[in-house]
Amino acid sequence: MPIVTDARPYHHGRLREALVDAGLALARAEGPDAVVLRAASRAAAVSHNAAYRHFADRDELLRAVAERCMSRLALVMEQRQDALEPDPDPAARALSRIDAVGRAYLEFAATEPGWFRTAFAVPDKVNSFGPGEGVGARGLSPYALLGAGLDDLVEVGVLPAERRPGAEYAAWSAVHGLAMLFNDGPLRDLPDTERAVATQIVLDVVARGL
Amino acid sequence: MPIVTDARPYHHGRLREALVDAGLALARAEGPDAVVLRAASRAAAVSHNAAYRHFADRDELLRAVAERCMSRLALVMEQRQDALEPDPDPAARALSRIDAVGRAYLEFAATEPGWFRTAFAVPDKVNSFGPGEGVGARGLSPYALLGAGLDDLVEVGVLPAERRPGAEYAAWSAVHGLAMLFNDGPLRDLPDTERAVATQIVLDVVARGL
DNA sequence: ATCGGCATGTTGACAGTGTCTACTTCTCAT
DNA sequence: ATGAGAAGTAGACACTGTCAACATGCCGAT
Repeated sequence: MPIVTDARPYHHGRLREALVDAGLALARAEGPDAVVLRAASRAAAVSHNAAYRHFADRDELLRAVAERCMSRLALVMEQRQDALEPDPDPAARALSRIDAVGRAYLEFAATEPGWFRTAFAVPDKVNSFGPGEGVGARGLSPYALLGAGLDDLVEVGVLPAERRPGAEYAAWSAVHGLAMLFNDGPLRDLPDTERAVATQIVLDVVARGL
Repeated sequence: MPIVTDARPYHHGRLREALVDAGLALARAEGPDAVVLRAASRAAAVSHNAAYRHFADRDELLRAVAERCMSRLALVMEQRQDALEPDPDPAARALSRIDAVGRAYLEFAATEPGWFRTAFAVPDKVNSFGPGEGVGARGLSPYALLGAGLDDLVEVGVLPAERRPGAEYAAWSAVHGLAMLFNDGPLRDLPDTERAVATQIVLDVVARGL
């Protein structure tokens, strides 16, 4: 019988959550490649193999972390939409809501590059996130939030209904591509002022082209 | 004095090129993470440390491989432009040249996903590619080829001159984003027919919005 | 209440990686 | 011809993911 037992019990209790939290911290600082089983296990004060009781392999942990990153993105989108001052004009309101979606996406990519890259670094085996995964407070994924914004545009008469199908491909691609080019791509060291210009141009072109 | 010497001399002769070639093969099959020093050294039939005589570290090899991948992309763009049947109408010609740029980009991403991902996986330390790097047969980078196409559009009167500055941000972002969403993102398992639809929509929106 | 099954966590091992230091071989300019 | 330096080798270390064998202790059936 041990005299002074270690404070930590043999069984962790909520190791799975602890590992995902640790992975989230690693991803935030260094991106998806830094989500390392042994480092996460160390952070959770647990032996390096304990993770295998909760995840089949490293990819499964990474996927869980990526799903949380996607949720964070959805949350930022929702917050930016909620922060809009109410506009009496429905058309203007719908437009500013769509604008907020795009700007929140780019803001998230800029302020949390590690999380942003991780959100889209889902391992090959897994298609994407299932329903109810990677969602924000309203239960909507970033993709669904964009779709809802586009629906509003139609309802308000800004976007012709015949252009609605597939509109998210254009909007999403443009904003996602810009974020990638800024973060990891050839536009990596564009100065902030030029970034703002590029952002405005991209959003304008999409708005005009939809 | 050895009686029957090994056919391979002690000094490789063009080890640097051999390593980049090996890295290119690895990148093609598995993407940038598969560009591994020891595997490339094995492919070049050389000890695992020989690479350090030609590259400071793994990132420097990866950068050399990425630069070649970017050149391949430029070459595909040039080929698709050259393959266009001549159109008497200058405006139509300029438009089809820009269209070819975008479609070649997406074709490259679809047919050579490993190379495409590697082209944009330049390690953090390095800004991007210097002048004369990542270029095609005409000495133009993908970015420059896009810019030339946009210049043509202005010259021919299709694109208003005041909209020319920054136009590559919009065109590039949209096409790059779509390629990323198809290859690694949530649109990974979109069926081919739907991919074609999405591609057409994205190109249309950009063309209309520019 | 207790006892055993089973989920949970640990230990140790292996192969693979990047990178360091020390060493060997060979080329080429003097 | 020779010796300095470029090019390649050998061995080591720390780190990773993953496997197999083992230890622990919770919880329900008895």
